[in-house]
Amino acid sequence: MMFLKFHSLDENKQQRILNAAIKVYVQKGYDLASTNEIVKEAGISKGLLFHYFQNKKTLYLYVFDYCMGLVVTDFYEKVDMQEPDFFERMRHINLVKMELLNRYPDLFRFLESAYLEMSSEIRPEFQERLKKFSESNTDQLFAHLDTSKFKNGLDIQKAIKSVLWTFEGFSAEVLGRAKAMQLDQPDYEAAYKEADAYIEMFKRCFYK
Amino acid sequence: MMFLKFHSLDENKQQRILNAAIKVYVQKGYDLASTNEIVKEAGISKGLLFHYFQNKKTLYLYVFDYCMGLVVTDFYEKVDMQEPDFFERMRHINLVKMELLNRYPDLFRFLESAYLEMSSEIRPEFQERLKKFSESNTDQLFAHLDTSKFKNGLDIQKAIKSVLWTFEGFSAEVLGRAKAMQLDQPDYEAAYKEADAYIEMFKRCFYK
Amino acid sequence: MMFLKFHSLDENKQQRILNAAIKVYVQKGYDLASTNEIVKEAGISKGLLFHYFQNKKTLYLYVFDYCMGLVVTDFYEKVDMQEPDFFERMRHINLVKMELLNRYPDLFRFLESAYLEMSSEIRPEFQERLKKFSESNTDQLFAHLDTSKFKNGLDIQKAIKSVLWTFEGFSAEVLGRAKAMQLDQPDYEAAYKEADAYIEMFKRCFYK
Amino acid sequence: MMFLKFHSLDENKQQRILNAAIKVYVQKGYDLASTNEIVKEAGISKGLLFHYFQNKKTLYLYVFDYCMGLVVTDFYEKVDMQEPDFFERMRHINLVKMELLNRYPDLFRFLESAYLEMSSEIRPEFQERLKKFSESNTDQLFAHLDTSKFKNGLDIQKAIKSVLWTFEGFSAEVLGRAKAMQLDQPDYEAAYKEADAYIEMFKRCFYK
DNA sequence: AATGAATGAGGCTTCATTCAT
DNA sequence: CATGAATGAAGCCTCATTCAT
Repeated sequence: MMFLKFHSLDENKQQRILNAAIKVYVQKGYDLASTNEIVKEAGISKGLLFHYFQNKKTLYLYVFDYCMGLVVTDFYEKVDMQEPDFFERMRHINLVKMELLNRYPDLFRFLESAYLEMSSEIRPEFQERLKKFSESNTDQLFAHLDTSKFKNGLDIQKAIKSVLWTFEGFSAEVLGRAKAMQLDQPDYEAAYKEADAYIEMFKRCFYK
Repeated sequence: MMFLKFHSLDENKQQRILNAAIKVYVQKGYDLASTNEIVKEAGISKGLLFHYFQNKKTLYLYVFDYCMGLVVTDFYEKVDMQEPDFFERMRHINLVKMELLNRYPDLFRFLESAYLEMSSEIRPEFQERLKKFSESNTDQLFAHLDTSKFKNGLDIQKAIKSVLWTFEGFSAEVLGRAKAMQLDQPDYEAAYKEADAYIEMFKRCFYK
Repeated sequence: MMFLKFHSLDENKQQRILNAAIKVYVQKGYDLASTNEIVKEAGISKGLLFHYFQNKKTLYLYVFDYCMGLVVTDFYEKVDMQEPDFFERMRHINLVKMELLNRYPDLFRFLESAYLEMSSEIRPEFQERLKKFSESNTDQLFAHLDTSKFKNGLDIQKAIKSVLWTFEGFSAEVLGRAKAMQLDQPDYEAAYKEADAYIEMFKRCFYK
Repeated sequence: MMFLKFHSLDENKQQRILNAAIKVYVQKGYDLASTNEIVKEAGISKGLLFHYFQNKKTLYLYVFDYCMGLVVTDFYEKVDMQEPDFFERMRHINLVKMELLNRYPDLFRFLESAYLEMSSEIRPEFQERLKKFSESNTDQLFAHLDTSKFKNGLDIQKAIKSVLWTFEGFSAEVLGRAKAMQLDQPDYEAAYKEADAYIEMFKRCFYK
């Protein structure tokens, strides 16, 4: 479609451009990320960037799709969708997440920052992509569960949401603590253990 | 201190300026919010804005403090800090929140957007304010609870955090649904009832 | 004429305004001196300044005339115009200068800075004043000299000019040295002695 | 280093930009010289100026170095440093100066105005350059002189300084007279002759 | 007389984007 | 393909000056 030109480019240079864009977007956010800085970081000329990408927005969205693609592919490959027990699956998802965070720290950082991106220039087009993704996400990720173990009369949708939101909050807390301690990355090992404690708690409380 | 000039201004005009700033900041986020747009919206000259506020950052922080001040004052006035039962207190907090959301929809929207503000220009000074606030917030809001009703052996800190994160997530969901349905405001009545269902669930599961 | 309003003002306040203006003009130079800073320093309102002085330029020129007036009056009062010997008169002038520098350090600093003022807004009107003054200055200051002691055939105008320029250069050197050593004021005592050495040299060389 | 971009530019356009900057800086001084005026004069866009020069200050300093470079190179190439007689060397220096003034009238005007530049934004970085230059200047220019011809017991440092200050003053006088007569340039021929008369006077008085 | 709110032009600088080479 | 010179709108902010009170 639109990015044929870019894809037919020397793979090495493709990477340089993508990494440069990721780095700068993560550091500055969409608005303050200047194409100047990106091309300098990538070691290419100003003109070339706009030869491959119509404009700044297109580049951002492309980078987003690229990161999402990589991460999601890996993610779904690794998550065991056969596991019928919700908490076991949750535990597994946490594990895979940690692995991916370790493996693609930059991509994740970018996706994370993209998720918080406020720029009104990017938001509309962006929200769409996120919604489409997160729908399939939650639905697929937690389909075909064995709900029989939950306490009788419990609203299982609500219970699951609580757990998911708890882990969202917990992730933010972990990242926040790491930032507060000036660490480049959180201690994922420890985080995983703490996450497990939450799982055990929920299991004890939500299951019969 | 510094804002005497502004405070001694015609109350009507103060409001016009604050509302204009809130509106533009919410719409665009800090970086993209242009002072040009703010003054146009407020119907004042460029110079006047900087007569009252040293610079864009100062204005933002002032608006934040203003909103926070109003909301927080009202909030703590209304929350019953004597209630020893965690879930009753939570329920009460939810109620008060809904009332405030109804009363100050714009201020809340601003505070919410401020909470997500990534701009590196604003973050440092901002984080400080947030930390100071959120410390007193969570600490005071949930001090002197009767923890004896929780299941034995439960990590009460974790339990409370789960509940808080759940309501954070739930709030976001409610706002998101409203936005998706193009409503100007969520149906707070309904939301309050749904929140209550979450509380009942947690009560049943976390209490003895 | 124009400054009647100002002159009929409480003497104390007049001084406050003048001193404030002098201070700020010396610190910043004409262009960067902001009327804001001046009124703050003087403790008066913005409007009042422009009530008394049409505009910034008028104020500057008024301050200049004020300083020049004070200094010049004192200067001519003290210089002994009867002394017929050029070098004795020169020596005396140096002495009086030092006294005045000690007495009116701020006024002098202002006059000095005014002399170097480049601002194209001020220059034209200013140059005029300077020329008018320096003509009468040099002429009057060195009228009625006993020129018979100079070496025969010497161009006395040139000789005198050399001496004057030498002392101009020497003054600049003294000020420069003081600034380089971070002193607030030069050591006028020492400077006077060194100036005397120059006089002796010239006397020996230019006189018969 | 930093100005490669500018140097690799069409020589013609380089000149247009430099001349425009020189012209405006001379006319207005640093602070009042507006980049707007410079680009209009140079016939380029606002953006381009900042494409080549980080900011206004950098441009000024570049222009200064450019002028200084040109003038100084030419100057030292032409001054005969072998001449052991102080006054002969002085005479030669005057001659070379006049030639340069004729050849680079604008550059000189700029350097002269730069020397008086008071702007606190420019001064610090600037003083450094001047000191470095003037040290080598006076020292080198008057090294290896035959001092045996001076009158016995004369403080030769003082004598030389007098002569230098005299010529500083004389230069200012010449420029001032030209400006007063609305000439674009002084009559250098006449000035050179008058300078010679000063030299003869000093020679007669300071030498044995 | 005195205040200080209000103005708006103008200052420097950044930046996405285009285009001739 | 690739470059980087060139553009000009837009951003934040300052400042002398005016004017209603």
